[in-house]
Amino acid sequence: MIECNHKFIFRKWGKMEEITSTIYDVARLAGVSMATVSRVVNGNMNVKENTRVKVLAAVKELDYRPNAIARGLASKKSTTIGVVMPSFMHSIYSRIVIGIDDVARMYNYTILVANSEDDEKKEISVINELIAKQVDGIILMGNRISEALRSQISRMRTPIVLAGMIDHEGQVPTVTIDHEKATFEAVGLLASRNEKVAMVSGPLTTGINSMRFSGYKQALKKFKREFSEARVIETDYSYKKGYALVERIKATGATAVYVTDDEVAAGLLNGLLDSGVRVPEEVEIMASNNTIVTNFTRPNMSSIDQPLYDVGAVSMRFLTKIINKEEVEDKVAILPYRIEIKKSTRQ
Amino acid sequence: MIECNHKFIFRKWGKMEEITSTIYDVARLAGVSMATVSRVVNGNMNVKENTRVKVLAAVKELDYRPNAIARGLASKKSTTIGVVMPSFMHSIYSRIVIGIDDVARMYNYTILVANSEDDEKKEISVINELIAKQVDGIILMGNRISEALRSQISRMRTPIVLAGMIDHEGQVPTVTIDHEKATFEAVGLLASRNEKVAMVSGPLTTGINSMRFSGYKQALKKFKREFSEARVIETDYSYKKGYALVERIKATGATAVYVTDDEVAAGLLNGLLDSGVRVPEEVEIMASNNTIVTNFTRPNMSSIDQPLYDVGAVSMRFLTKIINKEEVEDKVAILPYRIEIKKSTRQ
DNA sequence: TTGTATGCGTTATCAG
DNA sequence: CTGATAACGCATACAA
Repeated sequence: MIECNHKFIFRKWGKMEEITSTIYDVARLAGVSMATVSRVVNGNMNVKENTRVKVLAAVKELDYRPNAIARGLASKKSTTIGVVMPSFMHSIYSRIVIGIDDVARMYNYTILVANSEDDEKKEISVINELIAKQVDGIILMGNRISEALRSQISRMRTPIVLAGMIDHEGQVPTVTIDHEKATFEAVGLLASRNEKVAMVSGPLTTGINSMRFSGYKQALKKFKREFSEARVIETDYSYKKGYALVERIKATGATAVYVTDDEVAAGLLNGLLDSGVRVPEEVEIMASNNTIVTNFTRPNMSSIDQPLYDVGAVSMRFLTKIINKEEVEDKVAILPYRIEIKKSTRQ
Repeated sequence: MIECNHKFIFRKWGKMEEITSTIYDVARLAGVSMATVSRVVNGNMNVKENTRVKVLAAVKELDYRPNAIARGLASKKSTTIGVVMPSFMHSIYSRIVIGIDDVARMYNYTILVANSEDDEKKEISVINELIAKQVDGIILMGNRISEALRSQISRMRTPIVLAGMIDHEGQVPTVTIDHEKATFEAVGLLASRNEKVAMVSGPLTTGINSMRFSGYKQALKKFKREFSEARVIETDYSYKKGYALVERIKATGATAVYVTDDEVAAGLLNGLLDSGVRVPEEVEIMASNNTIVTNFTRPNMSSIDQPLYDVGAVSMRFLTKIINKEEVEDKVAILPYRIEIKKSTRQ
């Protein structure tokens, strides 16, 4: 490339092309060294006001923007953090991401969002991609943490925080709510006035759902309600799956249902209504995330309310502390929850 | 750093620390030059099978992963593309992102998602951040393209594609549907059997909504229905805003409403129901995006159906072509739409 | 307060 | 087919 003291040059095919200017261009125009430019750009105090002004003028003149890639290579920091979501379409995760993003911006990080598609293999591969991109940290969302993943995490030098997820081993920094207790309370409400309470959930054996399952069983026990496998239904998370569950629920004789996902709950509720079952008079429904979906249905749905935004925000703050090697009291942050009673439950 | 031929070294404080290995480490272990390692890693064909095997073994042994940052600096490509969303919480955009992401992966790109919060200033600033991160291209979602943005775009060397958005000037590559025609058709359905058809929309003066407004007026004209400003209501996009609109709609005497946002439509529908208005018997409602929200309400909502996934996928494909300087026939891709009739309209 | 020189981990361009 | 060696754009230790 031909030397020039401005960012426009003529290439041989005669077309004027804009060349992005580098720190050298700025230095030359300002009549200082690149080191000085670097200092000014990075807010280093040890620069005479006079030269700072000169440099800033040159920066503006050339419309100079530091190349984050080069900066990353030199500083060994990318100022980006990776976020792994199981799905782009579930508002529960979207809400967490907003919390993450807000705090990330405060600390001058950019977030790199990856979709694990709720698949363990994919999850590991996207994490590896994020690491290849040299993210300074990772926030992971989902339901469960597989063995393969845990062993990978333990070997990683990149710090990781789990948001809204449970690590049964307590090895990995985590921000979440006490799902077991929340479910215990929510199901308790139902069990207090219903003989038979069903539970509709994703895979029961892992992560959050196993905590919920435990809370569910404890609540039944407290109110001396019979536990029956038949009233525990595993399903995928989708409105349609919930809608299709009506007959199975009816068959169990349950007069109340706790559902771990709002969209599934919405599907179930609409399915019940469409088949002539009155909610909450004949069947009560309790959802788990109090997303906006719970307001779309008629009647709108009572739900556990998780502070999703805060889960994201706290996770990100947590991560910054780990990255900066600050002291952290506790590996696990448990946030408060509440139960919001609306119209799909009786009082 | 001390020279060593394995990735573990003892630091002075005596703690074993894992050092990420570089292309040099691999080269040394495999007994070749780094250039050869680079060739192997990048699938260059000009390598003897024998040495390829040696290198691959070393790569595995050291768990070597190329540093994408360094690669980016050297190659002047980041293999990441920036995606700007007006909101993380609107499923319409999430759906587009999935389309983008899928195609991006096919072409080995990672996406860097940024939230413009539907704010013009923020939008420009996040675009600048993306450029600083050296994204190879940008996909922009939203409703309107401001003058400031267009002038910025025209100066950018980073290619940009608009997804689901209108550029009235036709300067910027765009993938979308014919919102004017779609609205014309959808409103036509309502106007054919209703004297007074209202329209609920976001800001009318810009972008997509102005196209829709035009379609709305044309449909009224076609069926010789009176146009009245009073029946055109501008509002923010949210369920609550929609819900709060009931009295205003009633006041207009409209017996059918076209709504440009599904959540607003859901709010309006529920608001009408709660106030004793029967849908669709007394008021018909037509939504615009056929997101899953339209299925949550009872009755579920008729809607224009946009191929959102495809909008994202085509946008990304489009972008790859521009990045690779392939020939593109047309700057604007108009995808097909359809009207899905459900239960919030009569017949 | 400022400048010089080196390195960050790759890719790419040459020779050989 | 393979190996030096020079960029890439910046941060930073060290010198001045």
